[in-house]
This record gives sequence, structure tokens and C-alpha cells, in this order.
Amino acid sequence: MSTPIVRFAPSPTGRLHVGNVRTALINWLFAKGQGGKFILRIDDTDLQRSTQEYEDGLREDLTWLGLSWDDTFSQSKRFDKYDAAVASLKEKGLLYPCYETPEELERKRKIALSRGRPPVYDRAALSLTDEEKAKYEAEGRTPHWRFKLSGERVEWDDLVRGPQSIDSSSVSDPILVRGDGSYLYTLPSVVDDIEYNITHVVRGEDHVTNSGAQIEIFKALGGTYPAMAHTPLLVGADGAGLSKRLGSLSMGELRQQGVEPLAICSMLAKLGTSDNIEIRPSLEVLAEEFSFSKIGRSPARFDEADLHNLNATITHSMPFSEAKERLAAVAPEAANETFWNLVRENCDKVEDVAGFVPVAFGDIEPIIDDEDADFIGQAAQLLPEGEVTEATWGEWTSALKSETGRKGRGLFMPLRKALTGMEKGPDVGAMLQIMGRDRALSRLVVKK
RNA sequence: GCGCCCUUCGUCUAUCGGUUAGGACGCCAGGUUUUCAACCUGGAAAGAGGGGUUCGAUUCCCCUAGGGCGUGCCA
Repeated sequence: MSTPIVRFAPSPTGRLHVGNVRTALINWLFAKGQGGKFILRIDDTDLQRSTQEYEDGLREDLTWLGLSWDDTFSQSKRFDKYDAAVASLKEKGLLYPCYETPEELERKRKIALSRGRPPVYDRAALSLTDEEKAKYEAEGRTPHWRFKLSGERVEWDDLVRGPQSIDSSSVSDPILVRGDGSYLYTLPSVVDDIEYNITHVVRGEDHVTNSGAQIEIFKALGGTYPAMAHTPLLVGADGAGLSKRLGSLSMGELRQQGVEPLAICSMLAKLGTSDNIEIRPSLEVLAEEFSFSKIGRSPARFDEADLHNLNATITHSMPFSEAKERLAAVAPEAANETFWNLVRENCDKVEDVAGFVPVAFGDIEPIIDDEDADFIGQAAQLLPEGEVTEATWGEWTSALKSETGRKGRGLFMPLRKALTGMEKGPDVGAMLQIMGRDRALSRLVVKK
């Protein structure tokens, strides 16, 4: 196989979400695993809905994830190419003008449906006379243009789904140009794929029917067409389609929650494949391990809880150097290596340190149960004088043990709760060193 | 409605007619930590239902049920 050239082609009409990212990631992993190229194409032919903000967001999200591109371009700058393709198709008699309004088309669909027939366009416009067309134009209607499908079976060997066959007579002739002259994505996509020598079109299986039609356009325009790979879509944890309700699953939101890019990439690269879903060291490793043959054919459930588990795994062993900046953003004093190495195993994400910052550096509300009040009083008495060292905790708790007879959980839990205000958290002895004697002592006071 | 695809532990999956149906995550238990978490070890946990084909079906075929996608002047 020659080195692949793939493209990821989002529309800048919204933020990147997990479904999008999975497609981008699979393209990237496949290309990089084969030493190929990954092209970012901005599908912004719909000038009404596309915005610069979303485009910037797209690039920002991809960069954050580590999905670098070798080339990038926007369709909105290439209308002359599409115009040329339109001219070529018209010349070949493969593009024909239609004058139905959206309402009329909708009515046709409903009638077909009610008769138990598939809602395929009836090609009425094909038999329009020049006079009729002129009449519509005189009414002020401008035509939209449909590509004339061959009516034959379109076949390809899909890298994920195996041999595919689409009966093009069961599909409506796709509209390539809107009534207002603007382009739908169908034609520009093919034109660009040809010009950029795209070798593999890799996208979700919601595009399989499109691929049938687009292969015919490829044939009409260039002769050859790329290899196709259609991956099953992701569904939510409840089994319902994910792509339709992208609500809380945008990259922006995930990032804000403190989710690591590698957690997202590891999960999306492995979900629905025969590999275990686990954190992998890098995108490069994920690329080496990637293969279309590992991808199953049934929709996989994306569970946000699993993502957070993966994220916790990364966080538990994250080096200080990697966390430093974000720690500083939480609180200046949190950017402390000793502190981080102590608390990270109690954090599911870097930002969770926020909960431990007041324990170590500020004020907290001690938890002292009534039955432990006397014990805590004794503890305050027995806290060794002088600076807290590594040995302090052992000395202190040993003294407390022999003085009170308490041991195990009964000995430690009251101290943990009083000193940290929490029932779970990092090693209390180590935390004691960081908080210091004065701060500790102030928490060993029973309030009446 | 019609078309395409799918259906093994809770989840992602392995099995290419004969297996004690394997692994991972999660869950539960134990260990370790003089405490919790982290960590280590162990355990419970599955072939949607019904027909065939076959000496033998999770595996091949058909039907039913359930699910995903498509059927846009969205991508």
C-alpha cells in the first residue's frame, strides 16, 4: 500500500465533540501508523452557519488533543474549483436543474411514505420542457441542481464493513447546488478529495449511502476513487445515538473538566476495537497499534464514567513537571512538587488538588466527633515540640497509642478527620509535614 | 414504511463447528498501608428467543425480538 493521505473534514458550525474526534483520531492514527499524511479540511461551504470562532475552536481542540495536520485548507476559498466541476458535470449531462420548493419536496416525500414507497426523488425535473423551466424562472424561482445517478449498483470493498453494494436507483439524485447557488458538501468534498489525492476516506457509517453517490461523482469527475472505511457510530451509555445530542461531550467541556487529551485519545482509539481500553503512552503508540481490522461492526457505547477512570489512571502517576502549570493555575502554592507527589494519587484529575490546598496551606474545618473530643485534646498535648520532621508522625502516634490504648483505625481516623477535615485523602503523616505544627495544632481544638 | 448494518459477562471484546467460552474496565473480597485512597492478588459475572443444518453449534442458514444508521436545498 502506498502511503495514505487522509483528511478530516469538520464543519465549523459547532464545537468538536467525541463523535467528531473519534473520526479525526482514527484518520490520524491510520495515516501516521502508515507514515502518511493527515489533512485538515474546513467544510465551510455553508457561509450562513459557519463561523470563524468555531473554526478557531476546531483547530484549538485538535491541537490540544495532539492531532497535528500536515496540510489544511478551507472550502470557502475554493469556489472556483467547484464551479469548474459543475460546468464539467453539466457538460456531461449529469447535472440537471430542479424547481421544486422545499415544501413541495417534503410533500412528495410524505406521499411516497404514505404509499409505503421509499421517499426517493421522482426525477420530475428531468422531463421539464424549456418552456416550463422558463416559466419557473419568470416566477422568480432559481433552480437547485441534482446529480443524475446511474441507477446501477455501486460497489466497493469497505476497510471496515467489507464488500458494500448500494443500489443507486434506491437513492435520490443528490442535490449538489442549492437554489441560492451555494454548495452542499457533497460535490466540494469529491473535488477536494481528487485534487488532494486523498487515498482513503475514513468516516462514520452514517455516510455509507453518501459514499455510494459520491463514488459516482468521483467516476464522473476523475475516474478513480479513494478506498473507503466506514466505522460504526458511538452510542451513549444508555445505548441511544450519541451524534445527535452532543451536549456535554464537547472537547471544550471535557478540557474544562480537567480531562487529559491522552485519556480521550486512548479511549476513542480503543473503544469498539478488540484491544483493551486502557491508557497508552502516546498517540504514536496508538498509531502503531491501530488497524481497521480491529474495529468491530456494531455500535460501541461511550461511557463518560470510563473516560474519567482512564483520566484518574493518568493523574495518579503524572509527573510534577507535567502538572506544574495547571497546579499553579489552581493555586500558586499548589505548584509544589512534594505536595503534588503526595496528593496526586487521591486526584482523579489535576484540578482535584484544589480540595487539598487548604488542608496543606490554608484553613479547613476540622471534623471532631464528640466521642473523640478527649482523644483529640490529648493529641494536642502530645504533639512533639519543634519543627515537624519525617519522624514526628511516628513519634506522635506511638505516644498517643501508649497513652490512650487506641490503635489502628480508632487511632488514625480521628486524627485524619481533625487534621484534614476529610475521611479520605493522602498520607496524614506526610501531610502533617507540609501543613506544619502551628496549623496542625490549631485544628486539634475542640470547639464548644 | 423501506433499505443497510448489528446482537457473547454491567461495558469493550476473543473464539475463524468440538474451549472448564479467554482478556480488559467496572464491581465484590482479601492482602498491604499501625487509617482512607492508591497499589497487589483473588472472585462473581455472558452466547436475545425460536427453528433448522450437523455426530456436535456461540460459531453456518432462516424467522422473531431488540438496537444503530440512512431515507435533508445538514454534514
